[in-house]
Amino acid sequence: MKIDEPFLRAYSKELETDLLKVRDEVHQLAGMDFNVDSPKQLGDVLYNHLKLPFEGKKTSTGQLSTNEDALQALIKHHPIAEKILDYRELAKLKSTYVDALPLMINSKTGRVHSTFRQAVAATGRLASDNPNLQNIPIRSERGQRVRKAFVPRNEEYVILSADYSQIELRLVAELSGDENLLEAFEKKLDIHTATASKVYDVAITSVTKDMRYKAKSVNFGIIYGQGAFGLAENIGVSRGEAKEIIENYFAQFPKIKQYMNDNINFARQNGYVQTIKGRRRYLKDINSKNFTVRGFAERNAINSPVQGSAADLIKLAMIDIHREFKKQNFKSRMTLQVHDELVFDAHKDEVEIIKPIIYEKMIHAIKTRVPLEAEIGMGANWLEAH
DNA sequence: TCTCTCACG
DNA sequence: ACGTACGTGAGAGAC
Repeated sequence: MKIDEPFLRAYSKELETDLLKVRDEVHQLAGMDFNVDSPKQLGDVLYNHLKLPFEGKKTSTGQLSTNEDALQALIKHHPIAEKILDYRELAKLKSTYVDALPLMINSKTGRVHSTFRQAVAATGRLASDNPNLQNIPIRSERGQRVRKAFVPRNEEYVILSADYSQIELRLVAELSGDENLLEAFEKKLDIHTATASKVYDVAITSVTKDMRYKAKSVNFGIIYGQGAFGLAENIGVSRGEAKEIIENYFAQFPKIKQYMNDNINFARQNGYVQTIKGRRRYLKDINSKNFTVRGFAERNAINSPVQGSAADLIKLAMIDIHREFKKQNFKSRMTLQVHDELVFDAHKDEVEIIKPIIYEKMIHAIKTRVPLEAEIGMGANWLEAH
């Protein structure tokens, strides 16, 4: 990937100024100087020096956590919490991306060359390292400015990005065969609204924002094998309400429940689960007598076939796209894969030719009953291509 | 080298 | 009473 180095160097200076200012404000509010980058020192300042109430969870080693959840809980008690969150965002962006990426530009090619590792992730996903280009910021406004630094090779090219829509949930529909979920995708409904309509037993048009928000969380949680405790935590409702939501969900989508149980039972019998293309993940703890250990294995039994099948799908699409690009001798290149997204350094003259090729190869990589969908965008950088 | 935290899907 | 949503990689601090 070509990186706009001057752009990042300028951004770094800006972040440096902001960082010094925010660090100073944190010290002022604490009434003492300390290393804000040290979770240990920070915990000491917050919970011993300032005596703020600790509501977070302790870390695995018993240290008082200062992570985002813990700091969020402190906002109502002390203005220092927001400042620290601000500091953390700036520090992360600067050290991990804005300062690090320019150092990794290859002097011969003028680009960064990530490695895509094929035999690391237990589910069959790819992993990217040195640098990791699968975790470039996008969610926050300051983070989006990092994405802008990912640019085409020259003026004759644009960045083209193609991503699958709701790929994991579509694969849950495919693998479970659940009629209600399949129907929602066949009708091209907004999937979270459709889920809310079923769970709350109201018309699609009567689904409120709150209902959709909660249904969205359930849809994500399902893929991970989440329980009532996790859902309650996530959407801020009682465990009773969360339990009810989940029960309604499974009543409406009975084959999803069945599919999840089938996977757990298959794992207990065979010691592994598998994806749509037969990739296995062995789960040695599936019959453990330890509740916690077994619970982890059971959630893996639910999640791995879904996450891994999505990985199978996009890999096959990548092979098909690469073959076609070779065959037609395109100048355009496939440069990144981010789990459900493919990024291209696309020649402007080829854009309209390769768009339908990419789309067709992506949605037809595997024959499925559920319709697959992909969205394609382009622009002068990776942010604009979304 | 481990721990904690946090960036992404 | 326990712990509680999956998969990664990387930077800074602590040891």
